[in-house]
Amino acid sequence: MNVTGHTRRSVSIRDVATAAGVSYQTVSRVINDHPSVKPSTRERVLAAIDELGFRRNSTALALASGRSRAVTVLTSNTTHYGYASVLQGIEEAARAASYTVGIGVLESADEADEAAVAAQVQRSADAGGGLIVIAYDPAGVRALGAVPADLPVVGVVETPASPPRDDRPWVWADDREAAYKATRHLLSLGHKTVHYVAIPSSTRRTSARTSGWQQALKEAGAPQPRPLQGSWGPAGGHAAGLKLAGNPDVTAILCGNDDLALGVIRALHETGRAIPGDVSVAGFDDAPHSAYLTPSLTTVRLDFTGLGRSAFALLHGVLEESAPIAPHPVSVPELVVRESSGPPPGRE
Amino acid sequence: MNVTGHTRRSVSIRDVATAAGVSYQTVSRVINDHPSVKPSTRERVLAAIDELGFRRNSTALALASGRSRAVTVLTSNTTHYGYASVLQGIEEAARAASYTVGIGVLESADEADEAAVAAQVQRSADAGGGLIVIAYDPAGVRALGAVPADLPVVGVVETPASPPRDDRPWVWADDREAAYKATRHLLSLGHKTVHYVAIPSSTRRTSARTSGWQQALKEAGAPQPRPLQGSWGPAGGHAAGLKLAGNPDVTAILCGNDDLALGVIRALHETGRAIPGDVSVAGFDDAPHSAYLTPSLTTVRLDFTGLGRSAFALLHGVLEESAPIAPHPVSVPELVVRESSGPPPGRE
DNA sequence: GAGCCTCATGTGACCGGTCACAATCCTGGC
DNA sequence: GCCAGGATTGTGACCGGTCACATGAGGCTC
Repeated sequence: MNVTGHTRRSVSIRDVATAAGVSYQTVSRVINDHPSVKPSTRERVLAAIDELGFRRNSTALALASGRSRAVTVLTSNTTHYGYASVLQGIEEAARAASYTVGIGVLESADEADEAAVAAQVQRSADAGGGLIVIAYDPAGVRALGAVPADLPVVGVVETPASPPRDDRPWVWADDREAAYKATRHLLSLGHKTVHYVAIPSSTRRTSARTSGWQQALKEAGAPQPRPLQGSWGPAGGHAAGLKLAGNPDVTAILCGNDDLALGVIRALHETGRAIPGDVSVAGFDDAPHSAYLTPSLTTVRLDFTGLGRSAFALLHGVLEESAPIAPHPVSVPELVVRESSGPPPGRE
Repeated sequence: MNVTGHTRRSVSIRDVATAAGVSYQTVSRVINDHPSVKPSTRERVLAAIDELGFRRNSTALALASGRSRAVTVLTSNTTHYGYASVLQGIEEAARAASYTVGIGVLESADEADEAAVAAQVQRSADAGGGLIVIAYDPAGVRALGAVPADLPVVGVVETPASPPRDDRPWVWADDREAAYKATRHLLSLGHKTVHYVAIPSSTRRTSARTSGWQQALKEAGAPQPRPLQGSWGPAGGHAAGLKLAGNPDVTAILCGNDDLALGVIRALHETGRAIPGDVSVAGFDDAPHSAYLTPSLTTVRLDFTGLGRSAFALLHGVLEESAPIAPHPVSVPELVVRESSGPPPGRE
């Protein structure tokens, strides 16, 4: 059509305006669907837009209007299943609302990320963008706390009790209920008690998963062993599994996530314990590969994607008064019983 | 003023200027480290900046200067290990260069993403931002093809032959070599041939992994079975595994990725084949859980994170003439031998 | 002390949109 | 024919930076 040459500068509304023989403001009205534009004029402007290939510059839009239609997700990890799923849910919902999503990874180790967080926060704050912080771990919690009070932010937290500020919205999955269900499942099979290998908690306090597990034990009058501290990955589970394998009384193990369970299972195998013959193992999250392990893993499914969508919806409501802020429906965690759990030895 | 009563508008360089008793341009010079500013003046301005809590507005910066220090990553999936790792590498490098990274997920199914791609592309193009497209699958390849010619973009591709445009930069991992190594490993154990369960190819042509596998077979004079078409996840591997399990001649299976291998192993288990006693299985990628499977998985490790870093470095070079465009060093894939591979039955 | 060059700083326009308000057109009612 | 008043359209300022150029202050040479 027109010379694609190297007219590097993009066409602006003033270019369109002169082409259509109107003022730039009229063009602005057309692209914003303002009611009071004469149909014939609108037609002419649209034709010019089409012909020149005009596309509204979102940077200028953000600067002038103060709204940026952007969300930044702050997270400490993008490769773990839970995190990635939440992110995916956010992206999905954001795309549907034609929002841009940016990610900022938090260096979990040091506290030097203070500056990094500030920079990330700053960037999204520039033009009225929103922020979603995945606060499942200390780094995330710290980041959430570091967000200035006047910034629109939604936290994805482990438990409603954990956010330091009660005036900002959050979403959560019912980890407590999930752990409760899984523990009850194991107890109902006849196990005297259930041991627990924990993921790192987001705070110093007892995590939601831990507390659900404890409650189930308590209600059943079962002994309450001390939870083992694991990590996020299978390596931590493996280490914890080796410790537990030394104790012949251990017949059921609940793990803070599926990767941990994988490591535990591996350790039990190495020490010659049969699953579920000698020891039952249950995981958490229902990662995609868990159904295909041998033995396939009993676990609790959490709707991370839905959680991400809720987080965005909430933020969307905060940013634009149009959509009323719907309360986040906490989806019910679903117990998925597979091969890795069964009755304890001698109770076939 | 505002409902919250706070000074919602952020401090601008003009605010700083009046506070420091200089002109806004002098402030601009200070924040840009321009040499010709009297030390005493600089001092005064910095003090004012500090006192008022000024932070440069990146939106305005982008609009005025045309540079945005932003990268958008287009990908069809964020939960699969390989994709997530590449993304992580990109983010890492981008953060180090203080770039913002945005993500856009491509709806892999329909071709209606034409518009979506255009929107994503548009957004990152607005202010001179760059684009990285992960083109490991048809959706990605299509997106890469849809990027306007004048836009700075780097493709993360399966093989150097696949990008439709030779004038744009790309990075790749040596999948061919990796498949070759894994196949040779299996052959060296004494297997007559190696079957292959493929991941979906990015193009209609033979994928790099497939071709590396074929080459190894050819060089060894081994029969070349037809590759089985899998999917990305364990389900596809399971289906393929069931098919292969029916054939007693199958003693070695190479899988397009570790998830596929997981499914294959599961299927073999279900049909009573021992691993590696009856059948050896090798995967691809070395996902974090592969070392902890039972049996642990022989696989080929690829440096996805490094690939992501390279992609960003390349793009960075294109966007800013400062850093010379270093050619992407193709890292050598590393064979990781674990328990799932061994000599064929009867050749202990 | 004039001439000139460099350093330091200020001024005005601009990036590409939006917003607030003014100006013009058009129509109906009296 | 005249005026009120809504529908259209245009003008100027502004968002918060950058860029190109002008201007004033010293320091050096002659």
